[in-house]
Amino acid sequence: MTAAAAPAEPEISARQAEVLDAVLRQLVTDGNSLTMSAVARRASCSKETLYKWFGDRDGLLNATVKYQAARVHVAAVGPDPLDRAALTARLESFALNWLTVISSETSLALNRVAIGQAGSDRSLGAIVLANGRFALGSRMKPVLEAGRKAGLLAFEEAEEAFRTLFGLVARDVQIRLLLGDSPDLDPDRIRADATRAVAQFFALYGAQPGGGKAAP
Amino acid sequence: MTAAAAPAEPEISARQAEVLDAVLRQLVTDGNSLTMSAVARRASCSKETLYKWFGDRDGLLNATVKYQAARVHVAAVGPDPLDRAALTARLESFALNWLTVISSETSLALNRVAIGQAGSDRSLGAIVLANGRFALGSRMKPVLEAGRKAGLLAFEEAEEAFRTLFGLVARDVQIRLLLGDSPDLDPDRIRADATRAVAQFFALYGAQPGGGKAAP
DNA sequence: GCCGAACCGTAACGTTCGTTACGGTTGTTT
DNA sequence: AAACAACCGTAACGAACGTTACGGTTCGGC
Repeated sequence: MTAAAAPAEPEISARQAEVLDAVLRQLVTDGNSLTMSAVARRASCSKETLYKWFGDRDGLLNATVKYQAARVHVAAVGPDPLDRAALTARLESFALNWLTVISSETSLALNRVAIGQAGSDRSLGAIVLANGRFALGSRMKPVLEAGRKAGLLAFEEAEEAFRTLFGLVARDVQIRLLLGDSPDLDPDRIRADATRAVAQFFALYGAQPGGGKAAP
Repeated sequence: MTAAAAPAEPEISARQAEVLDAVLRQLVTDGNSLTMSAVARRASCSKETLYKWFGDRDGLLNATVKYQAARVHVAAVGPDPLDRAALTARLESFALNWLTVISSETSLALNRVAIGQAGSDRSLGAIVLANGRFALGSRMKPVLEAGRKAGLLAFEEAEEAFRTLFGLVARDVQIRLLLGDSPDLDPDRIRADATRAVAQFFALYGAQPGGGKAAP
C-alpha cells in the first residue's frame, strides 16, 4: 500500500479502559468541570500516568470519545430478503436504539463537551459526528436501498430519505435534552415514538398504493 | 396581587445593548473562550462597569441570551380566515425562519455556550429553550389548530403535530451545525428544505382525501 | 468654574487547573 | 536477592482568568 500511515489507533489496555470509564462517569456526574485531578482521583491512578498514556487533556477526551464510540456498535445488517414486516422491524429497531442512545446520560455528556468546544480547532465534534450521525447513515442507507429494491420504498436519494427518517425519530428530543430539559422518556414512550416515526416514514416513502410522494 | 415580585426584567440602556452586542460578536468569533477582559476590550468599556451592570460573568451571559431572544421575535399570527394557500404560506414562512435562525452564527454560539454549561445548576439552557423551541411551539400551535378548525389538518394533539413538523424541518441540521459540521445551506437550499418539510407535513397531517393518517 | 457621579484603562489579588517533577511502592526479570 | 520498569500519591510551578481596587477623564448640574 502506498497510502500514508494508518490513523494510528492505539490499543487500549484493560487498565486504560478503566480510566476511560472513570472519565465517562466523571463527565456524567460533574458535567463540564472535568479536571485531570478529578479523573485521577476517580480512576485511582496518578496524573503522571494520565499524561504518559494520553498526552494531554485533549488526548484524554479524544480517547474517551473513541472508546465510547467503539462500545456502541449495533449489529450489522444481514442481506436477508426483505419483506414489509422485516423492513419495519429493522427501521423500528434503529429508531428505538437511536432514541435510547441520545437520551442516555453518557451520550448527552459527550455531546455536551464536544459541542461546548466546537468552533475551536479541536475536532471532537467531528469524531462524535462520524461515530454518531454519519455512522448511522451509512448503516441505514443499505437497508433503505434494499427496501427500495424490494419495492417497499420509493425515493430518489437514500441520503435524503434517511435525513427525513432521522428528523421523524429525533424531532425536538435531542436539542431539548442537550439544553437540560427532561421530557419524560420512559421506555414505553420511546417505543411508541419509534413505531410512530416508522409509520410516518412509511406514509411518506412507502411504495404501496395509497402512500403519497411528498416532494414535487 | 399577592404573588411574589416580578422576575425583575431590568431595562437595558443603549450603551448596555452595545456591550451585549460585543458579547455576541466575541462569542461568534472566539467561540467558547469568553473572558471578561476580551469583552471589555471589544466593547471599549472597563471591567468595573461590566461587573457593576451585570453582577458577574453569569449575569452577563444571561443578559446576553435574553437580549438576543428579545431581538428575534417574529410577527404574531393574525386571525385571518385560513385557506390552504394561506396555511401553507404560514408554515413555510415558519420553516424558513427557523432554518435561517438555527444556522446563524449567533444562534449557534449561544446554543453552544448554553449546552456547554447545561447539567450544572445554571439555567442558561432553560432560557434558550423558552425563547427558542417553546416560543416557537406556542406561536405555531394556534396556527395548527386554526388549520384543523378550517378542515385543512387532522390531528389530535397540536403539540405532537408541532413536534413532527419540527423534526421534518430541522432533521439533522441543528445537531450537525452544533457539532461543527457545515452542510451547504445557501438560501436556495433552505427554501427548498422549507417547502419540502411543509409538503411532507401536509402528507402526514393533511385532512383532504388522499392524505393518510400515520399513527395507529 | 466647581462638584460629584459615571466610566475608562490598568494593575493587583486569589483561585483554579493543566502540566511537570519527585519519592515511595509493587511486580517482574535475571 | 538485586535491578529495573511501571505506577501511585502528592507537591510544586506557571499560566489563565474571574473579581476587586485605584487613578485619571468626561460630563451633567449648581
